[in-house]
Amino acid sequence: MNSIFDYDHPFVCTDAVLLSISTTVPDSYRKLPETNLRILLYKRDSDPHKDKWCLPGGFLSIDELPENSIRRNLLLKADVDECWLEQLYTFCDLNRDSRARVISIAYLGLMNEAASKNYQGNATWFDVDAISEADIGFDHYNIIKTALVRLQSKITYTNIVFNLLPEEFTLTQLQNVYAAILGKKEQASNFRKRIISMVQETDKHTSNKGHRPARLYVKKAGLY
Amino acid sequence: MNSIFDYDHPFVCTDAVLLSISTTVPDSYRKLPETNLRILLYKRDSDPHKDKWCLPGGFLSIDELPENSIRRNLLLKADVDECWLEQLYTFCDLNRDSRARVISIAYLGLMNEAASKNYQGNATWFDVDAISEADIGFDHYNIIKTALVRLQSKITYTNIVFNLLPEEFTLTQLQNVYAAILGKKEQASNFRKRIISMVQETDKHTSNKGHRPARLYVKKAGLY
DNA sequence: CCAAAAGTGTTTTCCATACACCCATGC
DNA sequence: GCATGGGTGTATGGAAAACACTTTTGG
Repeated sequence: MNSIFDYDHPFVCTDAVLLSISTTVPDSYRKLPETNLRILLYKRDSDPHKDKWCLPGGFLSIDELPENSIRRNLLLKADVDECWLEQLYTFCDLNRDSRARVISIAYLGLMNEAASKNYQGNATWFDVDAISEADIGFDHYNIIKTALVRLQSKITYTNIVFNLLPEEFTLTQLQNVYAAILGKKEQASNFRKRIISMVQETDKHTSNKGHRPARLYVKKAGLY
Repeated sequence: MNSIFDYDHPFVCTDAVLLSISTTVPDSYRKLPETNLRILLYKRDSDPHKDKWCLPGGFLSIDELPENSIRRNLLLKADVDECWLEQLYTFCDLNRDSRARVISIAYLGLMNEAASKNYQGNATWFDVDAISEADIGFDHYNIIKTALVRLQSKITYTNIVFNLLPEEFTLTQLQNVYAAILGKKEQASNFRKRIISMVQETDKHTSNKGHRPARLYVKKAGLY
């Protein structure tokens, strides 16, 4: 007897939109580094979409959880061994992949810049403002846009920003991360009042910065 | 040469958490009907989980979009031919289905009570407050809970409530739908002030209700 | 001194909530 | 009359936004 299990069925892959913060060396000893949002992309070395930049990911094994698949691929392809992950959306268009019907369970990932190794392979970090649709393979440009919109909305009602920051950070650093994601900067005094309940102050301060030292904070324990 | 396409890979199915409003006949000519949230469930007629209530859905064909798969199954199993659908989450636990590795792309669906036919098959509407985990097959109870939480948060910042209402409705009807979903009722005067920008008044009113007629409104055009 | 960032305080505007009240209908 | 829902207005408290200002550092 024929069962549904005898028929051809779609392949399943996972893809990660892994984001972190990049800080560029300032042109004056007084200035703080510029804060930008960047994404990890992987250059394909075979067809289809050879030499295009794509999201790290791969096919989902029959006995593997998608999150584990993502972590396995991030470690393999970009030497990333720790990040925060959350399911983003499942992309299912019929012609996503010319080889076969492949649906992709996409994840949004966030990590701290410092944890990002200088991996000498096909994986590179790009400023999200710098990438253009033409250079991106498959429907991954669309996935990236979906992830950025999701991130913009999620940082307004959750704690996930802290996944982009080191353990200890200044309020200006924190505000710059918000600004990099949302594309606009609120007044510092208002930002502080709003955010202060989400952080815990320490006794430490920055130094040697050419301006007044800033107090370091850590994230306050609580729900996401 | 062996390719990834030669290996066994997970099966993919779709499941719909289709919700609508039920109104029960009041015990007094003065009262309005009670407003409850209900869900469409389907009684399985074969193993596994024979005789358990499950979400309508089915396996995703190789050339089919998940949303079309949902609509096809809703029509087939419950004679539902129109509803609003949005992807909810993709459930991937390893032992969701004893027959094989099956991942499920779950959708949240909303429809107007009036469009719900009285289908005489294995599909029935249940009040969401009345269902218990023991009667639900697979991991569908978990999917339902996820859907209800999502709905609660989405009605606070989108327009999706209107998918649960007829074209024309009173503000009290609208408020009762919010109350049924959120589990608590705000003061009517405050609700009106908050909601008024989302609706467009008509010249029509209710009548024969044992109390003052209520103005009918329609949803205002705009973004979801 | 001064550029840059760190940090504080005050005012204004807006919105959610609470409260108090009147109106219209069918029986 | 009266039970029920329809509908309006005002007061209050707190958060967000706008604005103005002082402090601290390294060169």
